[in-house]
Amino acid sequence: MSNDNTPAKNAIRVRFAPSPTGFLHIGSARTALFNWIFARHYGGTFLLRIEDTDLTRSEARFLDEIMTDLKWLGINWDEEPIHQSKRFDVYRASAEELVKAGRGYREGEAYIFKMPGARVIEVNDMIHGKVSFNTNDIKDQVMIKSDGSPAYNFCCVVDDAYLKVTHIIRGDDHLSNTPKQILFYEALGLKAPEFGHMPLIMGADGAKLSKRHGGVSVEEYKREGYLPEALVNYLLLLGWSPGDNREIMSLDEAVKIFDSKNMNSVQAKFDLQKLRWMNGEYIAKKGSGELLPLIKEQLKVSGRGEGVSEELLLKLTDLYKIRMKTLAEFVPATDHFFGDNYSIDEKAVEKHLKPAESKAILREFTDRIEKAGNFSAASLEEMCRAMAEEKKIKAGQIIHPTRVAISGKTTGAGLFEMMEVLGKAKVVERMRKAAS
RNA sequence: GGCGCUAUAGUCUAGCCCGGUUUAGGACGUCGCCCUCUCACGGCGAAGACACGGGUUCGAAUCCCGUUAGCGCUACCA
Repeated sequence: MSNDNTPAKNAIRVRFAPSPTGFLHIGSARTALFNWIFARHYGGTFLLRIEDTDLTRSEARFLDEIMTDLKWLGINWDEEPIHQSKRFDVYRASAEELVKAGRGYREGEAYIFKMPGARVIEVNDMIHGKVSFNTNDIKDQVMIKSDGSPAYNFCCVVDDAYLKVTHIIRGDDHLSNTPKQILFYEALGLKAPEFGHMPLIMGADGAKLSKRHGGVSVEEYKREGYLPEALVNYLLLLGWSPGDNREIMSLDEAVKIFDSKNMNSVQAKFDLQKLRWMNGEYIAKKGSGELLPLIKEQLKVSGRGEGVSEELLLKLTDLYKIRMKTLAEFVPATDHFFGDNYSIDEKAVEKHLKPAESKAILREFTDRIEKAGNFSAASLEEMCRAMAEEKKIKAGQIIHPTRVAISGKTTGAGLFEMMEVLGKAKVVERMRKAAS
C-alpha cells in the first residue's frame, strides 16, 4: 500500500495549486489539507500556486474566497503564492528549448512534445506503490497551445521544478498524468518529485460529488453552520486513518501522528450524516461564549435577534448547543424566543391544545404561576409537580400543552428553562391565548 | 474501446505488507431498551461485511490469477 520514499526532515516542499475558476471544492480542500499536514508533520514548507492559465474563467473573487476558506480551515502557507498567468514566457522558453533539442515540434503556433518510442514508465507512488505505464498508450503532448497559454501538464512540471517541490500529493485523477509529467522532467533534465495519489471523494450514490449530496464547496458548509474543526476532522478520516480507533481529533493531533503509510487507496463516499454527527459533537463541546459570535451571525442572516441581550443569547446557546447538528438549526429551533412571529406545529396544537381538558389544565396552571413570586425554572417545576399531585394527573398532562402554548413546538429545551428565559409576562400571555 | 486505479456491513474504516492469535474490531446511520416533560445528550444492547470464481497452502479477509463492478485518464480543461 505504500513504499519507502519517506522524506528527509526539513527538506520537504509541497504545494497546493488551486485554479481560481470557482469556489474551493471539498475535494480540493482535502488535497490541500493532506499536503499541509504532510508538510507540517515533517517540518517542511507548504506552498500555494495559483493555476490561472485560463484567463477568461479565472476571477479574483474566486481566489479571494479560496484563500479565505483555506485560512478558515486552518491551512496557512509559507511563501507568497506564484501565479501561472505571469509566467507564460517561462513556459514558452522551456518549450522552445525542447523543440530545439529535437524533443518536440511546432504545429502552427503550438508547441508539441513528441512521445519517445515504446518505453515503460514506472511510478513509485506513496499511496499506490508501483504503477507502470507504457508510452505507447500516450499520444504527443501539447506544451504550449495555439493561443500562447501553456497546457496543464507542462506548466505544472515547469513550476513544480521552479518551486523545488519534493512531494506531490494530489487526486487520483492525476495518476494518468504522472507518466506524461515524468517525461517532461526527464526531457528538461530535472529530477522528478515523489508522487502520492489519493482516491477521489464521491457522492453518496457513487457518482461525482455534486450539489445534491449536500454541497461541493467549503463555503456552502461554512454557511450551513459547520465548524471548520468538524469539516477538517471529517475530511481527514476520508482516506486516512490513524490506525487505531480514534476519530475525533484536532489538526494538531493529526499533524503529530500523520503517516502517509496510513493513507487509503480506496475511493470514499461523502457521508453527510457522519459529518453532521461530528459537527454536533464539536458544537456541543464548545463553550457557549465561543459559540456566541457564530450564533449571532446565524441570527443576523435570518433577520432575527436584533436588540436581544447578550445574556439571553448566551443562555439560549447553552440550552440549545447540545441539540444542534449545525449552527443553522439554531434559528428555527429558537424562533419563539424572538418575538411572536414563530412557526407553529399545527398537529401539536391539535393534539395538545384543542381538547377542553387541556385548556382547563392550562388555565389552572396559568393561574398558579401568575400568582407565584418566583419564576425560576426550579420553582416552576415545583408548582407543576404539586399541581399534578393535587389533581391526580401526570405532570406530562400539564407540561405538553404548556410547551406547545409557549413555543408552538413539541421539541426543544426543558420546559421550565424555556419558561424562565421567556419571562412571566410572555408566558402568561401565550398560555391564556392558547387556553381561550 | 485502450490504459490505469480500486474492491471488508447502507457509509467511513481496523485487520491485509510479515497467511493461523478473528466467534472479522471501531464509528456514523438503523432498530430495541434505560434515563426522561418533549427533542437531543448519555448509557446498554441488536441486526448488518471479507464482490464472485479459481489457485497456492495443513490453513486465506490476508498471497497469485481471472471475472464482475465502480472510478479516473484517454482535450490546444485544470
